Amino acid sequence: MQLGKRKESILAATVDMYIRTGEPVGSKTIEKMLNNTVSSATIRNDMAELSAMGYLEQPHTSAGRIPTAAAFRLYIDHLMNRRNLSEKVCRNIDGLLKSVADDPERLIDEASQALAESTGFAAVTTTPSGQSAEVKKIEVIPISPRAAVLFLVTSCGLIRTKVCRFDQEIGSQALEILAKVLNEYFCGGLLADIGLPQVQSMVASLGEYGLACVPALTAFYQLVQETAESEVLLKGQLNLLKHPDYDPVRAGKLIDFLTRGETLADLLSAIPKGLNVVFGSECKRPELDGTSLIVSQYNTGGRPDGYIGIIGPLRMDYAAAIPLIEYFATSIGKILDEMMGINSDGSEK
Amino acid sequence: MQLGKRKESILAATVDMYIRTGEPVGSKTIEKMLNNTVSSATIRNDMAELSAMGYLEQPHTSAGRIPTAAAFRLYIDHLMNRRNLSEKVCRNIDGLLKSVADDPERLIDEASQALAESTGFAAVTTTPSGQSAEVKKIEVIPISPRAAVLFLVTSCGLIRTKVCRFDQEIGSQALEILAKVLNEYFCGGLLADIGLPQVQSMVASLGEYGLACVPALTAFYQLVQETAESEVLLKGQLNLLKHPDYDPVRAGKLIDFLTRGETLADLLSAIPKGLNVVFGSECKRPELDGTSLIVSQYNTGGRPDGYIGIIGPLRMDYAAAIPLIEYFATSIGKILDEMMGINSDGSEK
DNA sequence: TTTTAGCACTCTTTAAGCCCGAGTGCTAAC
DNA sequence: GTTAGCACTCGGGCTTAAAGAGTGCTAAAA
Repeated sequence: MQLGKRKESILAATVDMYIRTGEPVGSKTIEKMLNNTVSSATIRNDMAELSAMGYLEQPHTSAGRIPTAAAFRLYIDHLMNRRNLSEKVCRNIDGLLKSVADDPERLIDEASQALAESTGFAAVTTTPSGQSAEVKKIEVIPISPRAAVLFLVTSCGLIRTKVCRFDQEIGSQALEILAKVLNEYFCGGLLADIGLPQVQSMVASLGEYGLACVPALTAFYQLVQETAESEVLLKGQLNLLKHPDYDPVRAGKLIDFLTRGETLADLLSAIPKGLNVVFGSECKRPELDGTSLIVSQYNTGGRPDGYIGIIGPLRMDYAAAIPLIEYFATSIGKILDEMMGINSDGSEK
Repeated sequence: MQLGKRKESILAATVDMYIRTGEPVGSKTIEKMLNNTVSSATIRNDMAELSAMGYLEQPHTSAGRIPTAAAFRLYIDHLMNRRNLSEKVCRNIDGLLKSVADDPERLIDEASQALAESTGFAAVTTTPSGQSAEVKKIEVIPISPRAAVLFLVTSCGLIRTKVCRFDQEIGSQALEILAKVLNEYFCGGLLADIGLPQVQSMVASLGEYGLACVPALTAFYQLVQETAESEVLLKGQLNLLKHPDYDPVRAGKLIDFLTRGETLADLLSAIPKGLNVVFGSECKRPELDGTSLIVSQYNTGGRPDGYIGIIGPLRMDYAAAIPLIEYFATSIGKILDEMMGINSDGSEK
């Protein structure tokens, strides 16, 4: 569907202005934006056609026009001028991310926070999925006669611990054997490959200590599950409240919806690789109507892993936000890869 | 300052009703609440006097009356009827807390969440201060030729880890010695007693490994600091938005204020032991005007430790909330004590 | 055929005016 | 000291009027 040069500039100008002000845009405003190269009457005619084509709509007869979701889509895909990040911004981001480059979870956390702050919207991220990570090291550390801590490190640098209590006193010898056997069986293997049957089979391998170690094996299995689960992180929800596009009630409903992590996770999992803009109106969720999700996957080891993006009203500054998110996504990917490199062979870069 | 029986019941009824509806209360309403034992005219006279005494105020001439902060103070201290917790509620709380009784941080986290949910306000808590905790166990676990994880367990069951990177490859022997020496020096001692000088002096004690271990010692010191710091936790901020007493702008400002953890920590630190109700108007913070803080310290080992409480508008159901918070505080104290007991000698209860 | 100027028309927003009701304070009687 | 009665006050809600912004259409110009 071709629009013609002039209609395109009119549509682009309309979207630009609407993004800036949030109010219906009239023909006179556009006339000024195009430096009076065409008269408002011509623009009115074109706008009428754009309305008929489904790109613009009027809240009421005597108001200006508002871009539809279709207009935003076209704007994002073809019409807008991406504003590339300034040197300074890039350096700030690099500095921030480098400073937390030893803990994958903190990395994501800080990136999320920074994204929320710099865009003024809510940021959504997921931690690297443990699925593709390998078990790097398991330790069992006694902390009292009847309790021990299980300790797990993955190839991507994730460190997790879990307390495990025993029914009766357990000797340090049993725990040593347990650690040894667990490492022998699972080290170097994928986290995702550790299932209940594998763990259960350990009881036999532990010989005389098998029965006493059952609580530890249960805890180990739970720990693996917890570690493999990728977590959804939401930051800056409160920013949404400050936005004039959301009245408090809608913002509240939206935040409620986002806070239920599973639903958000579902939403993300349906998103293809690379950078995507998803409009709420395209999902079936009524709470998401009028909101938009700009999200990109970050890669680790050349494969798509987690997500990072922002959630806000349809009317966001896409031209600035999209390059920003892309930069975050590639930076995170790079840093995670470096971390994995360091962790696996100790060589820097 | 004596009020007399009747004025007291009138004031109590006014506060009760205002808490329930949030609207100015008129003399006829009070008449009904007192079962027509006195006429509305008499009540009007008394209310006029209560206004003169500073307990009630009128938004405008032709409206009912609203209790002042002084009235709330009197209500909380003398007038209200505490509503004790039902058996069922107690059991629910006990069940919830027991289920997370192996991790002090999760315990506080869950308690906070539950308190926020059941009151419908924001809950504020602080984790047990590591200050009074002892070092229970230190481990150093190599995870790559150039990196290791420091692992710290305290007497109150807190488990913390920190990654430490070395400039050059470090042998497992050096790490073993490091762990041994750290344990010898610090195990059983108070976390609060570990200062920079103590850690620095370790370089000498490590002999030939001293220099290589400097990054680990730095990380250890940081880890101790992080562990000793008691953290402020805020849950259910969004509940405040839903409350009709807060317009969105004020709620936003309040939440912003609360989210800056330090200021909240300052506020808490000025609170005496036991249960307290602090009115925002009593602090100098303009953001807190019209809000109230019900908070109690919980004890561990017989001494006041952290805080748990709720933040909401002046108009809260104190009669229900106060017993609830007290119950949470004593339960948390008990469970933390038990945890410390289990962790130190392995005996249950 | 396309663009532009002009104008009547539509529809929201804002302000002003008005009435209604809730609640008070006062007075006089009990 | 308590109560009934009544005039008075003041905010909330409703209606009406005016102002303003923007459109769509028509007819003329390019």
